[in-house]
Amino acid sequence: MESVPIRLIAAEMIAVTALIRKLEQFVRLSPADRVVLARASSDRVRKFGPRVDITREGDRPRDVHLILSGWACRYKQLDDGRRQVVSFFLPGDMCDLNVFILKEMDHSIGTITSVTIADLSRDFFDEISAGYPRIATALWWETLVNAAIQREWTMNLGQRTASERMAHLLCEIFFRLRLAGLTEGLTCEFPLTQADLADATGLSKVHVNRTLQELRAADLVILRGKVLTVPCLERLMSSGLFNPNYLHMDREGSQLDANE
Amino acid sequence: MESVPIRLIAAEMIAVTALIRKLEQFVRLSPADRVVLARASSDRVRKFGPRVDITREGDRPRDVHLILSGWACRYKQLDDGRRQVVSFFLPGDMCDLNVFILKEMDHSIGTITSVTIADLSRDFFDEISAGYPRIATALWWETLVNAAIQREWTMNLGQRTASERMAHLLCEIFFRLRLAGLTEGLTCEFPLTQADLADATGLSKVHVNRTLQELRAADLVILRGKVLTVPCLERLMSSGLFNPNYLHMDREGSQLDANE
DNA sequence: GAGAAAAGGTAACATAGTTTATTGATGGAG
DNA sequence: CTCCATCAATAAACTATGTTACCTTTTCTC
Repeated sequence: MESVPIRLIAAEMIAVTALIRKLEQFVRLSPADRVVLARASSDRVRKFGPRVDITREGDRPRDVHLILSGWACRYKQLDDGRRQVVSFFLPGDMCDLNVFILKEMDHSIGTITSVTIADLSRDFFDEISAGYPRIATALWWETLVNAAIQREWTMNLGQRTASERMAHLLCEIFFRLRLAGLTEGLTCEFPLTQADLADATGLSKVHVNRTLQELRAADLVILRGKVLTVPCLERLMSSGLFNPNYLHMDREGSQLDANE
Repeated sequence: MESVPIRLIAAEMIAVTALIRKLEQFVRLSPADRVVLARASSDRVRKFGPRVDITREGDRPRDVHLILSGWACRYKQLDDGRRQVVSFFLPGDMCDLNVFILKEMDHSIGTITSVTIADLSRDFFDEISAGYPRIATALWWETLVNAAIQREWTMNLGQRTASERMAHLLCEIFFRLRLAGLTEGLTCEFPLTQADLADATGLSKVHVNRTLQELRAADLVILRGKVLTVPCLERLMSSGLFNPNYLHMDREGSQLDANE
């Protein structure tokens, strides 16, 4: 087992862990695979404050961003100010693979909390597809899961009522955080404001507030400060008509395991 | 310029054309590229009647489906019957690349009209990534555009009013059909029922009807039988707050052109 | 630790969109 | 050609959610 490069400081170690942990949900990575991921994630690192844009609609996409720590979101905005958060980025998440083949971003990426990202270059992906098939597969899996999440959001906005929708979103975030190793029992950090939730669910701030009161009253969530507790995940899931199948958290057959 | 394999009958020729035409929006394909695509599309062809499922949620995904002719859609359904169409498949469209690495479908695919599809195998994609870099790039482009479309739908459902939403959807379909060479001037075939539109926009059938009346009254669309005419695309676009940037219909720099 | 700013909470009222029901048009199957 | 099913159109009553406005609590900053 090789050691990871020394320039990885403690916080980023944990961060890479989120990615690796998530990918290993799907394929078993070899020590060499992990080293390549750790190296790529420690190479070009940038830090951002909270509530700041990382990229704006119209920019030319240059690199793939990997979130090492903090929360961010993709959003789109209409001229009159209406804003929709179309996805959240949690630690270990990556924006679209290969975005750099497009000319222009069709959305913006903004931070919620302070965020550390690693920029992954075209070369990195060439290297991966040439010599690290397990990572390549895992990245495809990530891409497919992201597409599935986006479809589920379409479903969420189109068919679920306000409280179902909110419960569903909370479930999804909780599951994703857990996958990345960022929950403790029934609790996780939760830095989203009610305004963020409004932009993500397509509801007004007032109605988000009402809806959260409802969920609280039904003992489905405890949400105070920046901490979320889910007293009974099962109940929250059923109230949000949440079926985790779209997260595809099931490891493939053994043919994908590292065998060294 | 080689000739395409003889087993391609006329209708499928046109169908492959939709794919090639679309991909060439982004990269210039060589004659050899076109032959490979034509071969793959004529290999394992299946036909379906209208209003029939091609795959169901829970099935194991086996191949990538390419729509040769007809319209289909992806949809998800809740236990109580609420149904959301999360995307439409038009001729030349493909379902997710590499789906076969997942264990289970998280959504269903159903036909709207009669549909002809080609099943593309794992081997085909291996062949492409090994020897046809321009096709590989074009397929990545398709993947990214599909993701962008799904995000735009999220925006559509979350922020746009009923009539904006409807106008936006009609614009999108018109643009996509035009890209595939399936429009004639301001007109195209349009086999969707109002119930389909309801499932896609997250509105009730009644409200879809009202909304279409509104658009008709404002002379934004002429929709009769199974034919859509857009008297003035500009006006429909602005009424739907439609910005085609997310379709990324701009060809990359010349480094991606075929140079033979 | 005071003051300002951001976030959370609540109420009254307005409305976009739903539900249910009925009727009329269209089109495919025999 | 006609029957039956699907699709479109419209109306009336209802409701989930939005808007505006204001107040309280928490958090950040100096």
